[in-house]
Amino acid sequence: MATIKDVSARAGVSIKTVSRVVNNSAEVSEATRSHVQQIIAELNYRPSALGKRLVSGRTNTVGVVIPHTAAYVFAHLYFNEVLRGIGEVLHQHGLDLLLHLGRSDMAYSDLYRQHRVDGLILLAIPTDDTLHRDLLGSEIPCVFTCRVVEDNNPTHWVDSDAATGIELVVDHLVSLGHRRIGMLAGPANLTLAREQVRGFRRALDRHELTLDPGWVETGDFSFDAGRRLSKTMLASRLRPTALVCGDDMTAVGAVRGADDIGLRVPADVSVTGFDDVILARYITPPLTTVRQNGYEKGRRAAEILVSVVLGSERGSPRQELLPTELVVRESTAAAMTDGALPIR
Amino acid sequence: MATIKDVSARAGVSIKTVSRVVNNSAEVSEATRSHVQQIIAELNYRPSALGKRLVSGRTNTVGVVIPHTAAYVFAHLYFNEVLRGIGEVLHQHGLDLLLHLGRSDMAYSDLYRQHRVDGLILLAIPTDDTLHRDLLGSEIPCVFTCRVVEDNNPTHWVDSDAATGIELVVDHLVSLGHRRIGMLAGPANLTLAREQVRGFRRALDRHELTLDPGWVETGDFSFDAGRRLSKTMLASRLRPTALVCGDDMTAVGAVRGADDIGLRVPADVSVTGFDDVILARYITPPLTTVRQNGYEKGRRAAEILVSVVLGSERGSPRQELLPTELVVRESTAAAMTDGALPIR
DNA sequence: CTGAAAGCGCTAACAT
DNA sequence: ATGTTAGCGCTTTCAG
Repeated sequence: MATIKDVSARAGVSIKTVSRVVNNSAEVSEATRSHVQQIIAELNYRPSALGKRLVSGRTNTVGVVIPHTAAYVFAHLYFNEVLRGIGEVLHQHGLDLLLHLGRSDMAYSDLYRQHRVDGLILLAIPTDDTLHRDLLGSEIPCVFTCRVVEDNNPTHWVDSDAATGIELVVDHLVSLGHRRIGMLAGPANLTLAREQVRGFRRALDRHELTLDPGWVETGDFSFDAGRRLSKTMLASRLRPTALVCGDDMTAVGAVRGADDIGLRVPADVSVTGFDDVILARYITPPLTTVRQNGYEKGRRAAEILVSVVLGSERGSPRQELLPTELVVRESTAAAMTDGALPIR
Repeated sequence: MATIKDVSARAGVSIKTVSRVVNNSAEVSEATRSHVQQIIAELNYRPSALGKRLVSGRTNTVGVVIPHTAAYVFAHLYFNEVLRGIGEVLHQHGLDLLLHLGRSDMAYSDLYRQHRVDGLILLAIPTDDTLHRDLLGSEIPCVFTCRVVEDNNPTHWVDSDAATGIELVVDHLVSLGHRRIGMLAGPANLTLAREQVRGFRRALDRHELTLDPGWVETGDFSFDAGRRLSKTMLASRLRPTALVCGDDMTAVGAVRGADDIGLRVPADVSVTGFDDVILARYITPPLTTVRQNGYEKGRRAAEILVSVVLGSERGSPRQELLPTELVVRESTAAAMTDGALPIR
């Protein structure tokens, strides 16, 4: 493939002049410019990004890290949305998107140190992940789309207000007359899941409801976990009349689990999800859930990173909590009166 | 950040020696090696990919092109699967994955000519897309996960055998007694959709069934299209007793459309999908559909590209047609006898 | 307006 | 076993 040298030789001008033409520098005569442009067209020359990157020290590439098994990423349609938001913003700014899926033993910071990216956006980092640690104190531009530790990370982050979202759901259930509410939570090593439980407890406190110790169970954000946990939780004599789930897949599983033991949703038990993935709208019954705007989350994260990378902005970390929204569909209904419940 | 020079200066050895240590070259004394390694650790040095790439002329990066609107990619969970397969294989070979989403005015070949990638994997290219054209004749390593033209592309491709998949569905419906079968097809500028229609007509011919001209309608692979088209198609007096849809979202929409006009699935009309996305299993009724293995498609495409890029293999294009599989769930049932149908 | 030379970080070829 | 030199493709001084 043609290089800048080939063009300069053929055009009978210096390398620098070709460079000037390519970069639309003003200081070239019109005659030279059009001549060089013609040679460029003839040779089908394209400036190599490699040389440019070496000189500038910038890769024009942003790394997106999703350190989870393929199955996990696949099951969580929410990543789709976030990626879409990120992709749009990076594209606007002419930046490439390097996708780093799955786990390996390489610290994420190495992507930067090896000059493969100018900065990082990190998705769904578990609290016990070790590969992100040296990012926290460093000067490496990075934005988390989650909080990795409960007490404030010293980094930029954009996160959904999951705690408040769960509070909205509990308020909704209480307004329907539910007093005994259980939770099928997500893995304890995700702050998302911890935040959800925090919101759950806070809302119960606010309504002065007691929480049976067996009514918060931990799963792994999957259909199977939802199905299994709902069956055990609903099997007890004085069972919850509503199940709050940490994500939509868990909720779909919980609906099935209820069905397995002969309980109908929402007539016998209400079930709620979290995320509002596309699935939530189309299953039976359509899911009452909390919508977190993954697309917007991706956009904001990318915008922050771009401003850091391109503007080399310093200053205190930008930290944004995005609102969540209750979406009421048909998986929730008024609680049965206590009289209708099985007698203890 | 530390460069190879800093290390060599501090260690009191030549640049080349550091290079040898970094690359585990054998011809270094054990003493020097461990000394240099210690300096590397002290300086937290990482070899820059930029220098390496410039020298080797290889970027160690593969571009994945999905030239569709965000909404489209988002609605088609199938892309998720393909990406996962691609990601796994590239990761195995130490290659980076550059995601090129959405459309722009840049020919995809420029990603290669600008030395941003060593090769390309292209997903869901419409037949009227112009940006991929110069790839077809060129020496640029690329693998399509679709056939861009019906008569054979002169490129590597991996595709699902959609025509046969649709034939399986029709066979299934015919075995249930259906004689009047309609199709809600996808956009005509996707070979996938064309292949599906081809399989559909072939199967009808095989069973000596006639096709009413109004019984093949074209949509855009969406819930809304499925809902709208099914309503019009099912409104006619002598309506089809089964609808074959080009993708699962269309099928979900078709179920809703049937419901809109008071027809139950599968009692009054059978509906089938295509893809077997995660949604298909969980909606009501669970969808009879054709499973195409997106994950495997991604893996195969990446494996072919890797063998071309790393082995610079020549020879005739590798072209693989992956089998599709009928998945029978609950959206199909025996056809009503003609007597039960509305009288013309 | 145009060009020559230096150098970005690294490796390959050729010494020593 | 180790070092020297040249050069990958480009931009950036600094001169003409």
